[in-house]
Amino acid sequence: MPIPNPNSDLNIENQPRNQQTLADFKVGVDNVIFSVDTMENRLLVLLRKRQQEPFLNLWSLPGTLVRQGESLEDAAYRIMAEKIKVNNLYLEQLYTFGGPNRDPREKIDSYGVRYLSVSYFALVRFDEAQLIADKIDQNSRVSWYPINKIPQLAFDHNEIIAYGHRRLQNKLEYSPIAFEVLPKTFTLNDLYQLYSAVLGENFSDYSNFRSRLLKLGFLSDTGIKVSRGAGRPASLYKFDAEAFAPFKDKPLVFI
Amino acid sequence: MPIPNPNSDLNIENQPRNQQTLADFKVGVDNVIFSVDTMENRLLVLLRKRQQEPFLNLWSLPGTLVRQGESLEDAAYRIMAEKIKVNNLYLEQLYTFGGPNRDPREKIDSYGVRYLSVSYFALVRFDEAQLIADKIDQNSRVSWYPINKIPQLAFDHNEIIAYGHRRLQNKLEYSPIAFEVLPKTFTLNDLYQLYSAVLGENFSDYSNFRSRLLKLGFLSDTGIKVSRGAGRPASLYKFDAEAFAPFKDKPLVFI
DNA sequence: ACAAAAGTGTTTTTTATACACCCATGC
DNA sequence: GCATGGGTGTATAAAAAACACTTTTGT
Repeated sequence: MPIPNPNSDLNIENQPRNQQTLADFKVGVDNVIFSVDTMENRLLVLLRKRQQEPFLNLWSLPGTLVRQGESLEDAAYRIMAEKIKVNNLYLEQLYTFGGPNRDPREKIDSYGVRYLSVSYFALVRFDEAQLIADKIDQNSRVSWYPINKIPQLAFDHNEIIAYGHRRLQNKLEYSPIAFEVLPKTFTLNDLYQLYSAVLGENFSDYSNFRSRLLKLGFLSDTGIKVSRGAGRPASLYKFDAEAFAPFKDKPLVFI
Repeated sequence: MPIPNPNSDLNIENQPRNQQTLADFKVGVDNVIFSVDTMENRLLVLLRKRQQEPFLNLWSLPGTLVRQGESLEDAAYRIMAEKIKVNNLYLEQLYTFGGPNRDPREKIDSYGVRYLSVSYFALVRFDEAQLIADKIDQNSRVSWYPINKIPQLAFDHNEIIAYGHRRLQNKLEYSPIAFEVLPKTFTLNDLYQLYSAVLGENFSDYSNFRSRLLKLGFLSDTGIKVSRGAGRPASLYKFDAEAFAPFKDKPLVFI
């Protein structure tokens, strides 16, 4: 039964004559979880195969419904914890999709409950993430898909991913989210790979990318060298949060 | 972090292993409605004085609860229609605020209903908007406030405005929303006033602003001159949507 | 005539882009 | 020694910022 509505007085102030029934909602959270496979140089999205109706056996974004006492962000983190275990991640709210009839359950449910989806996007380190995903993934209900090979998904999840991808690209350009997802120390080439996987091949020349970033002064050379196969060993750098502070809130500081 | 939860019999969904009670939501929409008073050169926000508890008599964002069969965007437009009548406006979803206990009604209500607020930001033309707002505004329940003189508001509405302001500034820099809110024809100074009211005094020199915009080629001179007091009469320009088309989706095209 | 607002042009500085070249290592 | 990836520098083009100057109006 629809819960009797104690707050109908809310809209009477400007609409005395027109007393409409408020909608009752269940709120879902769906995560667009991105990762970059630096070996293959690909941007990946984590998908889950649905085990229930509607859209049984279709791939979808990992999601959940919000529980009592749980904030939206809590729910988003819970999804993360259930699918993959990572030490570092970046998480941010994306958009709220909430038209009536976007969820087929609205039709078959008896009480006219609406389903609203608040989407979040996350960026995680691939090396860490993959291991744990594989463990859960024994019957292949969870899997990484390259961004350009996403199949037809349940609900409006293809749209949500497209939207998340654009947001990720923008974020990467003007905030230091890459460093939340790279190891503590990394080579400038690691960083460059990450950027070009997300932004596309032709976003910048490596040497220009290099000098621009170093000139900003918040990457410090640890002096430690690391050799990966042939070629000259690379310096390991680390992100200096203090040196970055002055750039905070200044849009488009780098790249 | 999920709060342990006594009445877990209310469940609807299929959550096989971990049977937690889902939260029931009412969904509100709150609008941050911006306008620019070009005479005074000020950025304004439309506020409403609350006529009911909680926060009786405090100022707040105009908002409403979502009705059955109504999309979030519909609700946002309904708020607009109820408060001010405008011909042109720009409207876009901002952010969804949904922690438990952000709304005091959650504590006093019997059924544990949660309140979630999806905020939208709007930009409207001041000349049109003011007239209609004044009509509704007979007992001053609705009023424009300069962005730097916003009082203490109900709920978390001060935060929402701050967030909306940043978004408006960004939007203005890389998309042509100004033209949705200016008259069909306008002087370059009108445009400049709008930009400097939103972005702050020192965003750009007028003459540089001018040449940058004209060079982009989507503003066409109608040839009509308009004189406003002393000084040389200004040309009326109009926005040429076709000429703008190639810039679509290219981020940060101007300013 | 002169103040006020519109509009043009020029100079300087900064940033982006392209690309040539040297360096240190594995094989 | 030479291929491979790391790292530096330079030359050119483009964009941003500062500001001087001209034009056309009202008073």
